[in-house]
Amino acid sequence: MTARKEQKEKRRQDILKAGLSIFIRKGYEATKINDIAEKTGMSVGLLYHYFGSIQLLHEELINIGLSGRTGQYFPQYDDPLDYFLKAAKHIFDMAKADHFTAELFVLMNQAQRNPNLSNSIKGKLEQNNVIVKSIELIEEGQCQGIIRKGNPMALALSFWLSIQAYMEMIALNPDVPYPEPHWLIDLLKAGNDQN
Amino acid sequence: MTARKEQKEKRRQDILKAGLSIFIRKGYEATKINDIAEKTGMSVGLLYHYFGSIQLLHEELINIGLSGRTGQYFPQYDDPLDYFLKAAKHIFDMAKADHFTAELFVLMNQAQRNPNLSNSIKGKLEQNNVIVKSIELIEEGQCQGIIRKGNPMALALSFWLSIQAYMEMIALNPDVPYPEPHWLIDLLKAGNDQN
DNA sequence: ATTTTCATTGAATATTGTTTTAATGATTAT
DNA sequence: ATAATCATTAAAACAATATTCAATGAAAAT
Repeated sequence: MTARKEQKEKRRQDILKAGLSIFIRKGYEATKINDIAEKTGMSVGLLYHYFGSIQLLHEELINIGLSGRTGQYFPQYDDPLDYFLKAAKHIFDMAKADHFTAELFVLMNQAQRNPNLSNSIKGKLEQNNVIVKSIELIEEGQCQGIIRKGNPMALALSFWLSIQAYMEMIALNPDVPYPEPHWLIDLLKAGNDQN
Repeated sequence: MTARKEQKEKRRQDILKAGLSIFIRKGYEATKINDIAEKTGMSVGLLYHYFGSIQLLHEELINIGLSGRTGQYFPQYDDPLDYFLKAAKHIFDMAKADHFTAELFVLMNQAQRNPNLSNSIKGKLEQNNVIVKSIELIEEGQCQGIIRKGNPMALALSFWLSIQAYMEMIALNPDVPYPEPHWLIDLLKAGNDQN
């Protein structure tokens, strides 16, 4: 009863995987339907049978990302600095364990910079924006004296852009060595300052 | 005698500026000739009069980048750590002073990740790759005990990807606050380690 | 066993993008 | 003042991509 349904589900997954891989490499706007057809070995028509359009395939991936663990690095933490350490660890660990999720993480970041997505998607991405959310945590850490002085937005960007850039490198190039999460924390930590 | 030549040179510059701005926002492959025509207010035909094709316009920009100051952050330095500090300062200072060059910096980094460029361009970009060049400097700093222990490649990537990602943010979004260069140096510095 | 469903394809069509071209008129050179 | 040059445009030709469609056959339902 399910030989067909299984096949169908497998193809869906194959298309999603191939699409994700190409989207993060070429960028959404530069991805051709034919790239995906070649990568999956399917005909172009079949792709349209499964997903109505490239845009819908892309949105489906973003929705998977939004619903999955990618967006949720909100562990228990002792103090603001500990939050950033645990978040970094969590993200790199998940990249090691699951390459698909690593790629999804990159897709989400790229999507955030893409101005012409559907409004509903843009709104949802906005809500999940870790950088904005981190700013007050940075300020809190500065009050406690455990996070260095400086513009909180600039500190949040320094930390998260580092993570995102390194994750992009890893997603595109899985054999690259990983950084130690605590290196990145030293970006934020108070006590090394010369001024 | 020069009314026309001046106009011509100005248009060339306008096209280069507009092209650069769009390339770094959309990515080279996703940039349409029409995007550039709209941004400059010129007809599409005129663009072809100045540059033979989109590819040639792109290559021209990369060549400007290769010949300009963008690639040359090789100041005098006291020790490896000092090199990275001066390089970071240099890059952010030049971004503050000259937005075009900041955008060019981003274009060069994006180009390095683009697999289908002409071979001559790829070769030149390869030679200018700071990350590869930094690795031995990192190792030297590790011997001296001023750079933290750890995989030198991973350290070089942590530093340079942070710079590049932040520069991309600045180029796309000029009103964002700048980081302090010494924050990024703490990624590399020995002496904060807990292990 | 027959009918229905539906995954799959390749080709047709529609859309979008690139490049070339011929015509125009304003500047420059004579 | 006349001729030559050449920046400029709009439209034509060409090329690549996206999307739809009708036909096929193999699995599923009856």
